[in-house]
Amino acid sequence: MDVRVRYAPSPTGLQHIGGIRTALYNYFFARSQGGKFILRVEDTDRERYSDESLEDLYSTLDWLGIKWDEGPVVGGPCGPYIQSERFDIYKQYAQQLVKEGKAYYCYCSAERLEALRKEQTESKSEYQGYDRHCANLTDEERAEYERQGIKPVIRFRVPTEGKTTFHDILMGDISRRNRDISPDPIILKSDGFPTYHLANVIDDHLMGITHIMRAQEWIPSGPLHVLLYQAFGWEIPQYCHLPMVMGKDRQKLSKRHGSTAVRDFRAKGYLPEAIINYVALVGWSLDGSTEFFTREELEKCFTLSGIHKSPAIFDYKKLDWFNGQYIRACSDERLVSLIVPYLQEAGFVHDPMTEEESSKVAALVKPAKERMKVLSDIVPLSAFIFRDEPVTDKSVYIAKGSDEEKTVKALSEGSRILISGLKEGKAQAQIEEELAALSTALEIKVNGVFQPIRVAITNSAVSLPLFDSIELLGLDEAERRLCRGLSILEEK
RNA sequence: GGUUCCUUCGUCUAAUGGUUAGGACAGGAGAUUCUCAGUCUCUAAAUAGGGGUUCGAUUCCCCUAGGAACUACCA
Repeated sequence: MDVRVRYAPSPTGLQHIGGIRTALYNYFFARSQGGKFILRVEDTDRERYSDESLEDLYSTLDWLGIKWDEGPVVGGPCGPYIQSERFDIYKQYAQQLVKEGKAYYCYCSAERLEALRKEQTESKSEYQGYDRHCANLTDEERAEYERQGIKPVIRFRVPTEGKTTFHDILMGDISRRNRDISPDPIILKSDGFPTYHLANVIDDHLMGITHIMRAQEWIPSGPLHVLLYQAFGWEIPQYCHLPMVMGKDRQKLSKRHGSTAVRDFRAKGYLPEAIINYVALVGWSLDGSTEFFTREELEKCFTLSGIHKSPAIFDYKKLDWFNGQYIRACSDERLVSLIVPYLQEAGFVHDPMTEEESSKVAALVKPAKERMKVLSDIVPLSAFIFRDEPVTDKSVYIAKGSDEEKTVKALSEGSRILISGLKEGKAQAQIEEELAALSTALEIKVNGVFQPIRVAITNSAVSLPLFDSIELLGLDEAERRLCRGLSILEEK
């Protein structure tokens, strides 16, 4: 049987790490099995729905390079793939269950349910949930409610006896006594829209889904879904509940742990390949030692058996490390194209760049490459080239082990060696040697000479290497800044 | 509270009856270099606890403890 899996998010928020991990696992599993990956939009909650979320879904998957075989935009034989466009299907199936006595209309008000819930929690009653008030209404009672214009919901009759078991590929058999399943959950809301449980079961069946891979938070509703499949007389798909992604505090990963929206990671300058690589490894491993995977490799080697059972904490630091690795693996050309938007946003270069700017950026990439964890790091790293905010605090110029007097000498003499050396076209190594000799003469460390020079030129104690910086700045500008640095130091 | 699931270094994980319990990130130390990075080397760090089964348990079983998820006209 051909594998058919789906990612079925609800467009009620931005795509986050947890969601995208589920998408990735489904996608990789489908590809590795030569099956189909289907995207379905579960937009049955029209109160929380937003267009922005839907756009974010498409753009995020697109950015990650995840292509769906069937779904919105691309279509497919089981469409439509947006649940709000399948309104009538759900209604029809829900009514079928009512007709067969497997579901019933309920006219209870939100107020009554609220009061019921409150009473149950206050009395610490063991019994939680709906009291099946409308389970056995007579035709007369129903007619009366209808006359009052009350819009009913449809509730699914859950057996009170027996237990329901389903098999999970990872977890094994999971069973629950039927009396512990939420009593008679709503499957069709009063606005005519289905709830998740109904729509999900119907669509998974109609779309021929063979494996349901979703987060472990769905385990508790597994038995209910099985009951629904049985009520319809449908074959139950295979279940594979994925471990949750947690924050540092071991709670479900959420905004308070930092950025979780993929869009935010993208904006900060994380590369899609780093996100894919790291996220794939949160809850899955191939062999415990391979750590670099391209999307294409994962499409081949992903296995269900490599998925871990226990929840995993999302480690931002390790993501940073992966991102740094991928940045360093970028070609200079690609890195330039990735960096330019950040420079433009900072107002450092024009859009489009002038010729001078683009040659500067091309030169910038080399020394900056190994200093970046995220693309946005390029802004502080390159600010000295495009802006000039001199350091006026003298102590910044003075290296450890040196003092003000020696620093003044180092800067004035060092500048002379440097500038004349460069003008004469001396080799970098030669100039370095002369600067080192100066430091020996002054009885300070080599950095005692380099530091004031670098601070004067790059306006920072932490910067790109000196000779790269001068090249980026131009010799004239470098000379100007050196003079100014000296005058700052000599000021009383 | 009830139900269900989970438990190897701080973190992600490997090892499914026999290993000095391996790798990676983070941490520490060192080397390199003009700072910062990067790179390289070294280092510390774990089988939650208690019972079984077995010649032998990280691995199988039970109990305890801890954690998580769910318990909506949200998904």
